[in-house]
Order: sequence, then C-alpha cells, then structure tokens
Amino acid sequence: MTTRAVTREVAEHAHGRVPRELRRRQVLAEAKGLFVERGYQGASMEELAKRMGVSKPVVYALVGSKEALFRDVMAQVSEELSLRMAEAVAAERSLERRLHAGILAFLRYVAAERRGWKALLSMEAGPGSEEIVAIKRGQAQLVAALLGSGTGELDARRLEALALAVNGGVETVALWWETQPELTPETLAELLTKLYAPGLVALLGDGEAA
Amino acid sequence: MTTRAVTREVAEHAHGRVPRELRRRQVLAEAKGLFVERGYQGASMEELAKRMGVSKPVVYALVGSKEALFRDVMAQVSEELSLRMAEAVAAERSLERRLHAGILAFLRYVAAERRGWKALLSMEAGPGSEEIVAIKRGQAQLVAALLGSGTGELDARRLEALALAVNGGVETVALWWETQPELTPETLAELLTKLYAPGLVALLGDGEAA
DNA sequence: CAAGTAGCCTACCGTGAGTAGCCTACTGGC
DNA sequence: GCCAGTAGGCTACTCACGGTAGGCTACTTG
Repeated sequence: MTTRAVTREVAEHAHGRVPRELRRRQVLAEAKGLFVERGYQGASMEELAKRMGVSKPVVYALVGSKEALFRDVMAQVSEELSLRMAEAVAAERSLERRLHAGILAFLRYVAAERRGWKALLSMEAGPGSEEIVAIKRGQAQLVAALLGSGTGELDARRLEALALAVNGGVETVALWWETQPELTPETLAELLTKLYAPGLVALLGDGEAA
Repeated sequence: MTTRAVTREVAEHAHGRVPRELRRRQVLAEAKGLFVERGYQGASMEELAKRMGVSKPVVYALVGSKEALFRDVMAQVSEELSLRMAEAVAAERSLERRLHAGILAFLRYVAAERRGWKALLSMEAGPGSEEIVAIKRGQAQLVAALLGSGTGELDARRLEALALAVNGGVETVALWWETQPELTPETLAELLTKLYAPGLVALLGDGEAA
C-alpha cells in the first residue's frame, strides 16, 4: 500500500516526466493493487497503464512482460513476508514456540490483506510459473532453516520436504480462512501448531540443544 | 487416458457425425491430455478442436467455455483420485495407518502422471477459480471424513482446517517431488505420515475406539 | 547551440476466446 | 414418397489483450 506515497511523489514532477527508478516503484505498487483486485488473468496491462496515467510501452519498458511483472510483485511480497516471519521467530527458542510464532506472523500478515492473498497465492502465471515455484522454494528454504537450526538429524532433502509440507498446508488453510472470518489468527495458529509440532519434534528434536 | 478408446469409438461413426454424449466424453479426454501437455494458458481451444478433427463451435456447444471445460476436467480427475484414496483407506483401522495409506495412494496416483499433475495442480483458471477452490474443499471434506471417523472431539470447522492443511501440504510436496525423481512414493509417504500422525492422534485420538 | 538521450505517445500486429449465421443429413408424421 | 424439424457441423467473423514499431519532445552535455 505504498501506492499513495509513490503517487504523490510522482505527481511532484513537471510535464509528467518521471525518473525511471521512481516509475518502476510506481508500476510495482500499482500492479500489486491491480492483481489483488482482479487476479492475474483479470488484470490488464492497459488498465494498469491507465491507472498510472501513462501508456502501455512505458510499462513494458520497465517490466518486460506481464509475467515478469507478476513475478516481481510476488518476489517483493514474499520478501516482506519472510522478513516478518524471521523477526517473529528470532525471539523464540524451542521448536514448538518458533513454529507457533512463525505461523502466527504469517497469518497476521495475510489477515491484513485477505482478499489480496487469495489473488496472489492461488495463482500461477502460465509458462512463467517456474519462477513462482522458485519463490515458493525460497520461502520453504527459509522455513527449513528456521526448523533445522536445532539439530541436523535429517538430510537436507527431507528437511525441505517437511518445510514445503508445512508451508503448503498453512497457505491452503489461509486461503480457506477467507471464508471463515470469525476465526482469529491466534486460534488457527494454535491449531496448526498442535498439528505440526509433535511430528516435527519427533523428527528433528525440540531445538533446545543446550 | 481413455483418449485412445474414445477416439476409436468416435471413428466408427459415418460422415463424422457423432452423438452428443460421446463427443462430450471425447472433448473431456482430449482436453485433459492437452491441459497436461501445455498447461491451462498454453492450451488453445483451436488446437483442441483440431485434435478432435472438429471445429471450435462444436467444442463450445458441449462445454460452454474454456474455464468450464477445465473445471469439468479437474472434477473428473479429482473424483477418480478420491475413489482411489477411499479404497486404500478403507482397508486400514488406526488413524496412523489410514493416513499413511491415503497419502501413499495419492502419491502413487500422482506418480503415474507426474507432468500432468504439475499442470493441473498448480493452476488457477481466472475468475472461475472459485469452482476449483470448491473442488479442493470437496477433497478436503473427504479427508476430513477419513480422519474424523475415529472420534468427534473437534468441531467440524477445525477438522476441516486440519484436513486442508494435510491436503495442501501433501499437494505442495507432490509438486516439488517432480524435481526429485529419486524419491520413492513410499519414502515420502513415510516421512509425511511421521509429520502428521503424532499431531493428529493427539488432537483426534488414534481411531482405535474399539 | 548542436547532438545525444531519457521518457512518452499513437497506432499498429498477432493470437486466441467466443459467436453469428448457414449448411447437411437423418428422423418421423402424413 | 415427401416435407418439416432438428441434431451435428462448418466458415468466417468480432473483440480483448499482450506486446511492439517508430516517432516526438524536452532536458542534459560537450
């Protein structure tokens, strides 16, 4: 939602000429909003350009293609999310508490823009989905690191599989959550922690190496 | 892959005139293959028609729209998958063994057409994705039934959330599995069972009500 | 004060979803 | 036997949208 700020910044320039870097930020901000509203397919580059008060080639000069744009938006969102989760997890020691903190941070982030996540998560971008898969793998690797910092009893591949399972499960629940507005993030985080923690502790140790 | 059979059946008709019901089965069979090969976006209705040796309006008369077609294909696949899982699970008693059997059945089904699942699973179909979500919910409800047949200690909503978490996690791992061909379904099923079973047993009981 | 270039725009192309309108062969009542 | 009525198809379009070609202005720099 930095859209507002960027828009104002853009407006300060004369003749509608705006430096490349700022324009790029504007595209990303506006594109995120558009994807959230309309979904990937529903969002048209034409409308994006129009919202920015600019013509299509300007957009294309900055982002290359619709798929690349979507990937960039996703990467940005994913990065912010990762940051929040890392912060939340850093404060905790035991595997169970870390897990709970991570899930809660994720759910809270999602809760802030429910509709948005539905659009962003449940989306593949055609041939370019390879890169989306890569982003998801990156997130999983973060989770793997959070989990695995305890003891390394499992090979990396299994650890990654576990991380993916946790990630995918939480994402799926988050998607469905949209239809269950009464559920609080705390309730869900607790439930999911109870689902995952026992198995993870058995497989990985509880992280209280000491 | 009944494509072969349907094609032969179609060929038996004179003048290329084929009864509606058969044509419809042909469309679904051929469409599944096409979506699997090219993905949703990459598949064109033109090519689908050409493969069937027919013109576009014929296809549209039978399926309405590309999204509806995709939804129908997904529903069919989902139904077959559910059947296999139900069979596998029916033979087992304890929650842990049922879980293991279900996951294994899922993974084996997926293994049979790896590339296919990548295309089908990781896909949203634009505005119609609502219906895909509905299908996934249906699958989750099946899983919920499989899980919940033990004891009913949790309310239905939490049970559904757990089923979604398991489903989503297994699906995500299955998607990633494509890049890890050395892993056997058995290995993965065991790992995932170890992840989920302890938590589920703690939350639901072990199903050995006796 | 040229020459270069950064930022834009109008006008177009190609592809692919979906449709209008017409044709043809089989059916069933008279 | 003949003439609807209709089921199954086809050609030839429209329209929306991703992406691009080529040209115009205004600011910078030697």
